[in-house]
Formats: sequence, C-alpha cells, structure tokens
Amino acid sequence: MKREIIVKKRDAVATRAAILAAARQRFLRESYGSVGLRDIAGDAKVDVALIGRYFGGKEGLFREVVADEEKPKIFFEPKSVDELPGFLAQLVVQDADEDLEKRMEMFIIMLRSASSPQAGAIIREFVHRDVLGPLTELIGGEQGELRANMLLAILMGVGVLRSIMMVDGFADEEDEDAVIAECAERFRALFAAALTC
Amino acid sequence: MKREIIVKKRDAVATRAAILAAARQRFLRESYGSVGLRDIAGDAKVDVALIGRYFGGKEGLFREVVADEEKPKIFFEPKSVDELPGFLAQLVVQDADEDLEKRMEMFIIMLRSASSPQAGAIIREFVHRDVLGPLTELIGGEQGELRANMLLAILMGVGVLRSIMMVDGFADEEDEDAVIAECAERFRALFAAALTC
DNA sequence: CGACTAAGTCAACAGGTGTTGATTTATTTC
DNA sequence: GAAATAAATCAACACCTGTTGACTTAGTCG
Repeated sequence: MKREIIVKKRDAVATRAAILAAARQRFLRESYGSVGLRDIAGDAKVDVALIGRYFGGKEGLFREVVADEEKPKIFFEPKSVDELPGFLAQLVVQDADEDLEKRMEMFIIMLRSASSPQAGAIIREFVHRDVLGPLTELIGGEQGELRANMLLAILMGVGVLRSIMMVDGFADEEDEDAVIAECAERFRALFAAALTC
Repeated sequence: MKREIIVKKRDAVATRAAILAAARQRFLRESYGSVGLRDIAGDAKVDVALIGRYFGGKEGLFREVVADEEKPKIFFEPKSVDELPGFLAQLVVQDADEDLEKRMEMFIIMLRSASSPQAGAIIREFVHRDVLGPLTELIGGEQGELRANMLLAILMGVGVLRSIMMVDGFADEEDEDAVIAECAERFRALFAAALTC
C-alpha cells in the first residue's frame, strides 16, 4: 500500500537541482548578501544543511548559479560583427522569447551581486573571461576593446534600469507589438552607432 | 597646559560629518548589506551607538548619504539638449575634474546598493524624481522618455563596468590626455546618437 | 566653584547568519 | 529479510548584525 502522492522520493540529483533553481530565483531578485540560505532552502522545501552538503557553502552555490551549464554559449551566437546590433537589441527588448530572456537574467544576477565582496570576485572573473574577451575578439581592430566595453555598458545599463531600478520607460504603453518592434529598432541603431564610434 | 594634539574636542556637528563622510566612502565601495555600522564607526573613530543617535539607524544614515545637500543640482546643469552629449561624456570620462567625479560617485553608490530591499526604495525614489524626470523634460518630445532612459542606461552601464566590474578598457593606456580626449569624443558621439535614435 | 546639559561610552540584547557534527530515515544490495 | 549505504534531518555552534538603555565624561553657564 504505497502512497504515491505527497511523498517525496529521495533523489540526490533532483534535490540538488531544486536547490539550484531556488537559488537562481532568489539571486535574480536580491543581492548575494540579502539572500539567506534558509530562504533558498525553504523555497526548495529542503533542509538548510543540504546546501552545505551539496555545494560546500553559500559561495559555492552562487558560483554554480553563475556557472550555469549553458552559460558559455550565451553571448557568442553572433558570428559576425554585422549581426551584433540586431542580436543585442533582441536581448534588450522586454518581450523577447524565453531563451533570450534567460540570457538577460544572467546579467541581472551578476548586476545584483557584483558589489558583494565574495560574489564580486566570481562575477568579475566570468565577465572578463567569458563575455568581454570573446566580444572584443569578435569586434576586433584597434578600437575593439573600447567598443566592446561600450556595447556591454549599454547592455548592463538597460539591465540596471529595467530590473533593478524598476524603470519601465522602454515599453511604456501596453505591450503592443508595434511599440516593441520600434523600440528594438532604436536600440539596434544605438548598438550600431557604438560599433562605428 | 592644554594639550592640543590627539585630544578630540566634543563637537556634535563635526562627528556627525565624520560619520557621514565615512559612510559615504564605505557605500561607495560596498553594497548596503555588506557595510556594517561598526565598520563605519571605526573609520570615523566613533562609537557605534552614535550612529543610531544621530541618524536614527542604518537606513536613515544611508538616506542622508544619498540625499547629499548638493545632490539636486547634479544632473541639470545642461540647459539645452545640445549641451547634453558633451556634458554626459565629461561625466563618463575617467579623468574628469573633481566636481564631476563626485557626481559620478553618486551613481556608483546608487548602483551598488540598489538591490538591497531597504536601500532600493530610497534609490528608486531619487532616480525617478530627481534624475529621470528632469532629464525627460529637458529632452522633451514624444520620444523624450525613451531617450532619457537610453542616456541614463549608458551612464549607468559605464558606471557598472568601471567601478563595480572593474573593467578598465575605457582608458586602457596610461592616462594620456590624448587618449582620454578621444574616448570622451566617442562617448559624446554615442550620447548624441542616442538622442537622435 | 557647582549645577546642568550635551556628547560620548559601555555593555548587552534579541535576532539572524553560515556552517558542522551527530542522528535518523529511506533506499539499495547482498 | 538483514546489512550497508546514501539521503535527509535535527540541533547546536560561534559569530556578526542593528539597536537600545543606562552610564560616564566633558563643556557651559549661572
């Protein structure tokens, strides 16, 4: 007489994944210092001690959140400089598809926790190695680094305004497709401008 | 036989100012949550309890740091849209004069603590009322709000990259004046581009 | 000088933090 | 079914946080 409902089977990889997912959602909305391990454990319906067991500690958990398995291929989809403005504009626009939305979330997570000493080190390492480096290489040329910085600055600035400062002026009407498309086009132009200095 | 050295005279306004200055420096380098009142008190060479006495608590202290007396006139110096790109470019460039540097610091402070629940509310209020509002009004027109957001996004993005993510690609050589001037010119062009969509 | 007030100090609180070890429970393996 | 192993729990640990009240000292004024 087994009860198959409610009872949670013991599955290491499942609970590990649950913790990771809960942590991701928390770090998406608050900063590293503000998020407590007990909050995460509560969301994941799991005992706090398991976090230490599975991730070694808070820092290890955060590192794993940032080092999402599908992270490396996030920003390098565009293979040529010409595709870059359009791609970044898509990334920025609010109502993008789910996949792009998830990529933008990575930026938000980094932005929120970049000022906490421990998390900051992890984030800086990631930004330099996996974002800025490849981007600079893709753009190339003597001004490649400066231009890559400009692009990333716009990207991050939009992220800050929209998700952290709660500024909603990028799609101020109801989500009419026409408005969004126009907004995207303007951002495309802005990114293109940054690339041609 | 008075000793004039070492002995600290009791001066309420002086110690208040010392606490405020120490807090400003701390909040400039770490997030609201990371900064401890005991750290601030230590820097100011003052007992922790005085913070509660003079500012009511941590939140009150932070509010006073953000609401610096010379804050309101920070971002509205340009009287016409034409001056805007040049002014913002100056603000962004690393080696600006001391006054401009201080204005940029305000952005950094806000950026670092925007994700802490309590500090976030204070910051959002300030951004909407004292920065975005006047900026939108100055730009004017139907696209005023979107353009103001774009400008602010670039400004904040640069702040994030340079002071929080520790990216130094904006003035990558030694601080040659020529390089800085060129960098400033490029940013001026970028801001101008954002204004003309 | 002596009283009064403002400024600064001290110590402790109640609550929350991440972390650790021992313990219990469930699942698998022989 | 019994033994072994992995998974999850519990309780407590030091430590640090912001805050508060009682206390002591310095400066001022009559």
